[in-house]
Amino acid sequence: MSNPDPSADSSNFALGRLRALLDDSSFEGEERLPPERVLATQIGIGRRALRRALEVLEAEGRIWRHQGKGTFVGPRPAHTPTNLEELSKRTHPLEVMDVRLEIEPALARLAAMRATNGDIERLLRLAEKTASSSDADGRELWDSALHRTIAEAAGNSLLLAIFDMVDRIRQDTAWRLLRERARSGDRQQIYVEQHRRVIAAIAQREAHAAEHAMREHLELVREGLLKVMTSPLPNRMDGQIQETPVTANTKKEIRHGT
Amino acid sequence: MSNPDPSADSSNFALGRLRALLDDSSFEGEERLPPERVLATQIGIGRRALRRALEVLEAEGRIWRHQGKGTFVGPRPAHTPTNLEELSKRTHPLEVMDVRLEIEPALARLAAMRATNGDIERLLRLAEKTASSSDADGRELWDSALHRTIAEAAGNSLLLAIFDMVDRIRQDTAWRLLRERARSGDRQQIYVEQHRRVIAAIAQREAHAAEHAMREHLELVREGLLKVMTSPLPNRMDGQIQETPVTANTKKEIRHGT
DNA sequence: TCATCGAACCACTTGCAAATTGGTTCGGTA
DNA sequence: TACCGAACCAATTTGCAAGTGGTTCGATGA
Repeated sequence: MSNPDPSADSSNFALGRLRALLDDSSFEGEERLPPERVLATQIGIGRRALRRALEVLEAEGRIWRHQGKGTFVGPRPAHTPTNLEELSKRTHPLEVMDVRLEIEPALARLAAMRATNGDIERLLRLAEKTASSSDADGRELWDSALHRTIAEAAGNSLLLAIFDMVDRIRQDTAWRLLRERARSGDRQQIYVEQHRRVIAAIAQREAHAAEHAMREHLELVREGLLKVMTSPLPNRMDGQIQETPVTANTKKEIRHGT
Repeated sequence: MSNPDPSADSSNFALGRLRALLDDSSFEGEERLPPERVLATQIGIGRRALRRALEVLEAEGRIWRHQGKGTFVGPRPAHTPTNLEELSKRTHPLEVMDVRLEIEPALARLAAMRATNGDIERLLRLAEKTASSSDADGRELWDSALHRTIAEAAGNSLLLAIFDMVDRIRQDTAWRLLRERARSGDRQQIYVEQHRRVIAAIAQREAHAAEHAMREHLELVREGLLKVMTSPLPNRMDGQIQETPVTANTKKEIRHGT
């Protein structure tokens, strides 16, 4: 499995040396390898040669490295990104929409069941504001506030936290252009009407209708996003988005159970 | 609303001084007030007197303070807890179950549609392990791994991140006792059978069946949790949990457009 | 000509100490 | 009794140094 071409090793004996080290019990329990500079002098080769060998081992999945941290034996840990920047970098806009399609209809249903009268008043006021707002930025703000208020009205703090997390990713700068184009033109009127329907259903405590209306709304938003993304203009963005996830993944593969 | 007893202000003129400062345009755009020590000397009073005045203003909601950060004008920001500790502290176990009931059936459905053959193999292996495990800790581990593998198989990194977030809160130490009691006894066999059904549906690409089976499973888990929580023993936990959730919601208010 | 090396620099991460800030206690003073 | 000043505590932020992998460059030598 590991070495179909032994000549590769013989030409570069650092690799063989390292394989021996890894197989050796000396690094059995050790997770972390010495720094490259140290390891290089220990083996008696240059750092560059050592790094070439390490690249092979990393590609094989026997070690993993991270700038600033070190080199470690074993498969790369699962690494669920916990900070938002990383998450938004490696999350595709469509993924976000899929998640919204799972979460927000449920939020609307819960809101219909548990919203307070104060919540409903706020929703009604927000709906007016959203409709009357003229510029794109204004719409964006009011729209965001509206969806968040529904999330609050659902009365589950954990779901609210999840909504906020998704929303912060959605608002990430990388997709601002996309969103702008997605909500351009006559769609805006439809969105307003759909919002109205969702809020009316919540106000009348019709849980199922609220869920359905919200899903319908988000499906339209998703469709608009899809249309914009496949259109010719924003190629630059396409590249930007589909490039970034690769950087860390040239070697990649999720390394969970394997 | 603010000042039913004017003598309070006259006896402590720092309060009036501060009110003037806040109403003054000098702090119109300013969020942050000077440090207490500076502000005290500026006004010409002692720090303790200043702090009493600040306490009043904070109670009125005109300012908010945070140790190590400073004193700020305006209502305390919404504060969606972003770190896990805080979230688990103020999240009720039933809230977590409600969220799982929203998320995981969707994950199961997506997994049925998008799981790779490798995913399915892993699931089948995990199901065996879960069934064969005898002690409670072992079951807990395998169960967790099983649910996470399903989440991975769904193929949406953002949903996976959300699942991980919820799962970490679920695993928080505070509820370990509860969970242990909840999965005691004969329920365990039913859980195993339900897991088997979910996995079978995923393996046969029956999205709807997978979603339904997962929901059924989680509803039973929820019921078990409910039964345990209403039983007499863990009263101490009840108090601890039901205190917290109020704090964040007393003022709420979104800070987007306004 | 090519591979290798050593050195220097860049980018990221960690850890720690200092500074800043609100929170609290204490004794002195009018 | 009320206030003040000082000192200390605790939480947070900031800045810096060290250590690490990632990269580039010129020198060396086969």
